[in-house]
Order: sequence, then structure tokens, then C-alpha cells
Amino acid sequence: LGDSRANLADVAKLAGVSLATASRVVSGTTYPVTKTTRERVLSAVRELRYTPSALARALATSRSHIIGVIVGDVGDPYFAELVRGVEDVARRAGYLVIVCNADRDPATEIAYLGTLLDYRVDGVVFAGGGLIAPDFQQSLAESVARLEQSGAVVLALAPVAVDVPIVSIDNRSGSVDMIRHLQALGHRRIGVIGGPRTLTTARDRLEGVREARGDSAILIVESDFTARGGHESANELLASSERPTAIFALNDQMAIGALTAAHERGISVPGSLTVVGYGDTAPARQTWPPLSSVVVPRHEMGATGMRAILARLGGAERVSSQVLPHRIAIRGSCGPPAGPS
Amino acid sequence: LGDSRANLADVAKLAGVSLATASRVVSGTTYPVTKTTRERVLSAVRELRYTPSALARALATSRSHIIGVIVGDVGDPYFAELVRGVEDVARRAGYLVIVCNADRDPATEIAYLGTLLDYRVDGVVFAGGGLIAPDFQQSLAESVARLEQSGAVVLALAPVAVDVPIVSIDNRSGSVDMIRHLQALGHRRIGVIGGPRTLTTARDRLEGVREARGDSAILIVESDFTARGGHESANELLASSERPTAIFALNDQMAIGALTAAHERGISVPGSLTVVGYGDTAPARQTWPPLSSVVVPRHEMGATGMRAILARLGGAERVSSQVLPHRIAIRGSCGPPAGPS
DNA sequence: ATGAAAGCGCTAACAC
DNA sequence: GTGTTAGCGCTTTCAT
Repeated sequence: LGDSRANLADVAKLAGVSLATASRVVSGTTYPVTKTTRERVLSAVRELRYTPSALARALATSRSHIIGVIVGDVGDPYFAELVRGVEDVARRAGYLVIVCNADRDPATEIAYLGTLLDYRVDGVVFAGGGLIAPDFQQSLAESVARLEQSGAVVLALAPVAVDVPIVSIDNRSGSVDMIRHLQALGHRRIGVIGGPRTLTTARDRLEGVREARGDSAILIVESDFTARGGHESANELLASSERPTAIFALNDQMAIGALTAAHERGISVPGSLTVVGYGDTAPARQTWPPLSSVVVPRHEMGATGMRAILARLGGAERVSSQVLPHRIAIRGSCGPPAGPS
Repeated sequence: LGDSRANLADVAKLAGVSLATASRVVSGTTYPVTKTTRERVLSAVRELRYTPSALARALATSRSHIIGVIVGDVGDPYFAELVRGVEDVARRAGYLVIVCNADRDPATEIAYLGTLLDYRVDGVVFAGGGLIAPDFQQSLAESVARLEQSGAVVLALAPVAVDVPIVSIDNRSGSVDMIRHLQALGHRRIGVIGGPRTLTTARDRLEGVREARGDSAILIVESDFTARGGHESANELLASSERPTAIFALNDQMAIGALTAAHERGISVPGSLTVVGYGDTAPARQTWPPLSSVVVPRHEMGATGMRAILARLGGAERVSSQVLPHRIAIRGSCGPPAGPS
């Protein structure tokens, strides 16, 4: 049960060299070391099955090689893919990823930032839509400032309440594209299920909807980005006397809920109702009919964000925000409105 | 950009006490310290906005307060929930969770274990089904041994190739229950879509199927635990001359794929075909009709596993394996076989 | 109850 | 090229 690993000193002794020399070959710097000396050290390493303590190294270098990712909930496929993107490039670069499920709770988020700071993480990624919470904004800004001051590079994959570089798509524009598509199909009465107004992504997507409205009738109901919420909101819309011919849910989970509501009411999709989502998550592609959705390149966003962090850590000037391209994926869930339009 | 945090020495100096004393009050031990001294230190802490370096503390105590979780892919909802379970209790106990996506690749898994060892993690959780790979088993065992020897407690949420405590359900028995249920409904020709034979969970679930077979005709096709794979396998089964009246996919993703296949062929579910899954993941509940499935209490498994780790870390004797209860959730996707049975 | 000092395992000047 | 040594920031005997 005791801790009995070999350390650098053991290696140095066995190889008959100084601690410094051992360190130089082990840490793989380009520092000049005689071939034979290097061999001796390496063989000592093998014999002792030595592997360096990442902790000690982190303490000495102020570089932990750990990246923190703040998400609403990894259980949500939207976030999961974002995390995968980050993790994929992080791993290859020798970085570890810590997932922080903040459940969209400001206090939890702040607490996590503090912990990440204590661990001297090299980077922090805000994966989810930023929270809009005025009285929380300042402490958030402070936490981020301390993090950055400690040398960590902070970045977001969606607009957030603090001033950090953002790698994301244009959420507003995605909505515009989708609404236009629905209009092109002939829809003039569109129900929109929005997300929590405390979330920047929800806000931006809704803004796009308003922008593209034109002379269509748009019925907006606010919901919570969950399938259950989408289900309820869809029921509301479908029960209305002004029943829409199409429903655009501002995330896939809600679209899935809406689809379920349609099924329950025996409304055929896309025959009598068009349902589309936002995000293009895996579950949305697996419904019947498969959902059309605004494609948010989550893996790519995560990967690009992580690459930007690595670049900055490697000495690059500063990370600049990037707007990644999006598109809309048209699948079986949408068609022209039924009957005489 | 420079690193400018206050450290314990600063606090001690400002409070006019020794490093040792400062440490004692900051680290929150029960060590006796005069009330006034404690106050002085605390106020210095506040003034300096001091927070201890988790890294330094970890180095000094050999306790990193970090837990590593090895999963196939966080993007898979099955794993995501498992991770959430672990994370929820970890966070409350002041532990951080590192997610390691091994993609079911032995080499990646081993590499990650090495990294986790270097970070001196306090615990490692194997979340997914263990890989069955003979030539990999030994190095896996070695890695685990080193980890344990370093003081980490290792545990699995499914049977794995090494001897560690397991917190899981009885996968075999879950299959038995589901097959029995299908038989009770009247099904006598059941198609089973199995998982990769390199996975212990897939193996156990299949074993249960065989055990409960009785005199039913069971058609087994091997697949890969993905929706796509399930889709293909279902097509195979549905095209066969001996078309089954029910399909039991050994994980939900494949069941979802099977459901899609049925939809594409215009086969009504559950009218003409029953489709059931294993896992009870969120996406499975959101299909139409909603899938019946063997309920694997993933959040509970993760949480229980993490609690066991904490107990052991806190000095408890040893972690013992636990078999959590499972059940089957019956939803709209199953019914009696069509026609004259 | 408090302080001095020796690590934890590694890196990075700075000498030789 | 290689070795010496002083930290990184904290905990923890051992004195007092």
C-alpha cells in the first residue's frame, strides 16, 4: 500500500550521473547530452520502470498539462461531443481533460473555476452557452481574470458573459437559414420553441428567428432545452387555434420532444407537420423521421478551441475568436405545409 | 502574464505566524490553534485572496484528489451517465474527475493508465465493458498493479480483465428477464443483435439470452454496439425467411438502429414487430414508439462506485464488489406477435 | 500552542 | 557536457 515508485534521484544514482543530467534526458529537452550518457540514463529508467511525477513537474514548471472544460452536463449529447473534440486534440498533445458539470448553476461554475485555478490548469474551456446572470457576472469576470493571470488560457465555445476569445458558429445566422428554408418550403405559420433566456446561445438563435421572420407568423414559446420541455411546448403550439404548420425547436432535445408530441397526437410528420431542430446531435438523427437540424460542428469546435489554446500556450500571440461555418441538414422531418396553403 | 498568486508564506508573514501555523489553520485540520491566531491567519487569507495550490498539496501529501474515469467514449450516452454519477459524488467530496476516452483501444487505455499514474490519481474507474484481449491482459494487469501500489483505488463498473472490485448489475440476468418477458408476450422467434465479442458486457448479456432460450428460436447476429450496426443487423434479420417477431438488441444504440430499419421497411412497431434494447439510455426513451429496455442504473452505478472509492480512501478495509438491482422498463415498442401465433 | 526545518520529485539557473 | 544548488508551495515530524 506504500508509495514506492522510483524517482529521478534513483535513476541518476543508478546511471551514475547527476540529477540534472538525468532530468535533461528524461524531460526530453533538446539539451546536449553525450550519446553514451543518455543511453545509461535511459537504461536506468527502464530498469527502474521510472516514469516522472506529473505533479512534481507541474509544480516546478507551473504547467500542469491539465485543461478544464466547463459544461452544463456531459450527459447531454450536445456537450459530450464538444468535450470529445477538446479531448481528442488534448490527448495527442499530452494534456488531460477535467470535465466540470456546472448544471447551468452560476455558483457551481464559479466554484469549479476556483478549483481549476488551484490545480493550476493550463487552460479552461467554457463549452456551453454562457449564462446571463447580472449579479454573477462580476465574480465570473474575477475568476477568469485570476485564471488568466495565473497563465491559463481561457476560451469559450459560445458567447459568454466575460471577454474571452470565442470559437463557435454564428448561432443567429443558423436560425436565419433554417427559417428561410421553412419559408421556402411554403410555411407561413411557424412555431418556435426557444431555450432559457438566461443562455446566450438561446438568445442568439432566437434573434435570428426574429430577423428572418419577414411576413410569416412566428409563434414563440419559451422552454428549457430539454426533451420534456419541448414536448410540453409543442403541445401548447399544437393545441392552439392558430396551429403552426412547422415547428422549429432551438435545440435538438426539444425538437425530439416536439416530435414525440406529434406522434402522440397522431399528427404525421412531415405530412401534416414539419419539425426541425438545432444542433444536429446524434439522437436527432435517430428519430423517425430523422430530424432536419442546424448543423453545429461540435467536435470541430472543441478541437479548434483546444488547438487555439495549445498555440497560445506554445507562445502564439493571442487567441483570436473564430466563427466556424455551419449549415443546415435536411432530413425526413420536413416538407411543405399540408393542404391549401 | 506572470504568475503572481499569494502563497502560504505570504499569508504567514502577513499574519505574523510561522508557515507551520498558517498551514494548520488553512488545511483545516483539527490541530489545536488559538482562536485569535486562527483569526489572524484567516484574515490574512482573505486579504491576500489566498487559495492553496492543489498541486503543491498533492505533492506533499501524495493525494491528488483526482479521479480518472476510463470510458469508451463520453459521446455515448451510456458512458456519459456513468461519468455523471461518478462526478456528482466526486465533486461533493472535493475530487476532480478526468475523463479518458479510450475508444475501446487497448493501447490507448494502457497509455491513459500510465498518465493517470503519473498524476498520482487517487482512484481509477473503468466505466465501460472490459475488453477481452488476451495479449493485452498482462500489461493491463501490470498497470493496474502499479496504480494500486501507488495508493490509488481501482474499480470497475462492468466485468473487466483484471481483478478489481466491480460495481455493476448482473448483465446476464437482465437478458434473462427480457427474453422471458418477450416469451411471455408470445414471441417464439426472437432475433438478438449482440455486441462486440471483445466486450465483457456484450458477452454476459448474450449468455443470459442463451440461458433463457428455452424452446424459442433465437437468431443471433453479432454487431458492434452502434446505431449503424444495429440498423444493418436488423435488416439482415428482417430480410430472413425466418423473420423474427421480436428483436432484442443488446444495447440501446443498436435497438434504435433496428427501429429505424423497421420504419424504413414500413414495418409497424409494435404491431408487426417488437423491438427492445438494453441500457435504458435517454435517446431510447425518445424514439417512437419509446423503446422497452433493460434498465441499467448508470448514474447509481457511477455514484456507488465513487462512494466505494471514497470509503476506501478514507481508510475502509477494502472495497467489495456490489451487484446493483436492475429491472426492465416496458414501453410502447413491444407487444404480442402479430397474426396467428 | 507555535516554530524550525526537512522533505515531496522535479526543473532551471549557474558554475565548472 | 555535466554537476551543484536553489527553488516550486505545501505538509509534517520534532523541538520548544
